[in-house]
Amino acid sequence: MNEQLQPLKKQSRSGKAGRSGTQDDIVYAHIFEAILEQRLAPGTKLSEEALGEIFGVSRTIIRRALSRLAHEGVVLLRPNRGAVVASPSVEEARQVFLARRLVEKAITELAVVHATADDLLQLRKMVQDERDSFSRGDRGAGIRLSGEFHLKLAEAAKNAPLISFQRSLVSQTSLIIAQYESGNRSHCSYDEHMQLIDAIEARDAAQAVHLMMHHMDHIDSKLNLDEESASDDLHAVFSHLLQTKGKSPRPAAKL
Amino acid sequence: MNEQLQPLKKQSRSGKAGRSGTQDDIVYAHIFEAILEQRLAPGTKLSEEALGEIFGVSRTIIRRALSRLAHEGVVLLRPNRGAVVASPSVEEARQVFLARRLVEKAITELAVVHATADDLLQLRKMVQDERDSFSRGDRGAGIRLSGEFHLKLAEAAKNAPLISFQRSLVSQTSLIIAQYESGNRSHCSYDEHMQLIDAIEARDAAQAVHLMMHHMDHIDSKLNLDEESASDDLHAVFSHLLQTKGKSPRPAAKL
DNA sequence: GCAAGGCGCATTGTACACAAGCCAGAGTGC
DNA sequence: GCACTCTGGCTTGTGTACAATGCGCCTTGC
Repeated sequence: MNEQLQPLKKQSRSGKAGRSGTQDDIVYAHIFEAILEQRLAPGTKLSEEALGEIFGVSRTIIRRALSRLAHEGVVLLRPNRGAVVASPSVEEARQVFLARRLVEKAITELAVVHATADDLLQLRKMVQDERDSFSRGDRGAGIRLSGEFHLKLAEAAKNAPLISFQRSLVSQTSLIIAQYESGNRSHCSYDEHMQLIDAIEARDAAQAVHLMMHHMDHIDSKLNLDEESASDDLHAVFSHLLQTKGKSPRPAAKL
Repeated sequence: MNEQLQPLKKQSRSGKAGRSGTQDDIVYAHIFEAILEQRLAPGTKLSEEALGEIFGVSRTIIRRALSRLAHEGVVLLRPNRGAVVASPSVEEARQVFLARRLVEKAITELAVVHATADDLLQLRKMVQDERDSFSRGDRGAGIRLSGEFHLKLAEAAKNAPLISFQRSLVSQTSLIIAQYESGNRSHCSYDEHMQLIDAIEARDAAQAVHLMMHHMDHIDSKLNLDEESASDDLHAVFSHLLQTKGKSPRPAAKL
């Protein structure tokens, strides 16, 4: 109960996923990271008071951070009933991926035109970081950095509305990956990211888009969206019991 | 100072642009509408306390509404310095329009596949309303309804992320139109909207997309994005003075 | 007369106290 | 024994007080 973070002033400046300095940015970043790293499972209730104690700030700050997370779709805000970590359904996941395809295609085309040398340099650096995370076996950081790569790519496209949309899509994608990714953890391969940068640097739009679409295919295929791992639709979960009554319930179904 | 609205409980349910019932929705809708109808000019300061008095609510509610408006890009939130009505630059306007083209294309293609009979019915009804507003000469309502048409179209496309992005884009577009539209006020012609619905109903994707792109061209061409009507770049504003010094300043330049 | 510095006011940022709304559990009636 | 109701506690929603920050005006020196 009494475990509380440090005074929390500018603790995460340039640390972890933190933005600049204000308190809600810090809270936002920490919660977001916890969700990505699955320390907060989908469906988990996010009590305002509890979070306030943990971070050593008042509910006002927490509330703003939650509102922001809700805007990006990684948290569900239910009026009068508090916030929970979003648990996107298969249908929602499909919609996010469809939207991402559209946006990534546009971003790639724009990046080929507008990316500066500095953009490309930063992109390469991010892929390095990503590779390092995976070799360290830090899955959460890997997912996050992979997302930040795509976000940085959007920035290279130099279109503010697309950047903000991409931010939301990447957040949701990360959550979906964390929730649905099947066993093999070799996702979002940094090789593909590197090739993509090469194509952009060569200003080869067709090739870049081709690579990006291929990349999206890979991400898609790594998820098992066909069979939901855990559903809140009781009928769906127990559908196998409805016909052959005799079957015994699964012994260790992790709900 | 003392002019205040009615108790404001559920006053705008089904009225004007109001959503369901909560207070911040009402405040949000009213401010948004005021911006669209240019009763609030770009750059106007939106004081929390003043708005609170006007709407008869505390700053808490106002703050949420402003935050939401800021998320949609029609209000600019400057830390420690309050909120102002956004005044998109020409460059920002171009970016919004570019993004909209991309999204409208995708939405149209999806709507051709997914629009239900009921969707089409509602769309037709909205075009009717739009036409009525214009014949009444209600410019603000016209812009708003025209935007709502495009938003409804996004809903017909059945993709949640795209809907939310479209909402933001439409809001910003409306603001841009209000700010930049040149004299002739025959914008966003409902004829084009009607034809678009026909093409969608006929499930003719190519034709629908063609019409939509044409529609976007029309909107673009009605704006004079080349010469900014009012700029905050002093060098740009007074560039004509920099060469021929003798010129006298304009007598009644409204800054 | 003009520029720089300091002070006071106004406005936003944060925390907290109170009100309102859900949810769970105990109790009761059928 | 089951279901329904009522109540108590807990969580969120809202208003408000206080702190901090930024801005404009005034003074003062040159």
